[in-house]
Amino acid sequence: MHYWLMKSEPHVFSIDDLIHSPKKTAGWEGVRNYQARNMLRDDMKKGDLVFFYHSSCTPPGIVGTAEIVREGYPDESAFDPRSAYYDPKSSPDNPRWFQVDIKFLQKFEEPFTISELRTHPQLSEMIVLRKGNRLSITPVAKKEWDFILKLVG
DNA sequence: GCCAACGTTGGC
DNA sequence: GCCAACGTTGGC
Repeated sequence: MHYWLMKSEPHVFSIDDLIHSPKKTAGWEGVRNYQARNMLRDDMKKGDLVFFYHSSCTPPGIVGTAEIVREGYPDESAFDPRSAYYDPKSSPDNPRWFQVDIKFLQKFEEPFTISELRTHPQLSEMIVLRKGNRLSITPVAKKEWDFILKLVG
């Protein structure tokens, strides 16, 4: 069992969008970064738990949790010329980009903001807090996961 | 809107 | 394979 943090800009796909998706489940499509792709394809397993993070908004922060319900499979948005995520170098025969499906678990009553995350020494190693971090998917340590959930109550 | 950080691209 | 230029991310 592993833990993850996944960033999304809420105007593109928010935790409320996830809640309103069929079966509260959605494909995490559109990742176009190799490091994140490798995690989607190789490391994220069914049953792994996810912090859903809103970025590029006010305030940025963790807004809830979700669960991996389908492991890595080709991201079909890369095959669609009409998609904003289209990548002609990816094909069904040789897919370059992958996605997982996540299912909504809970929404926090209040976002756990990045500024609050930074106030806790127990969370100072979180990758998402590192200066210059731009990865949209990052692993979370179990003790970080437990600590945050305990604070959320 | 700014800008630091970092990934990608492409000429050589 | 180097590296400058460029594009993107994302907090502030």
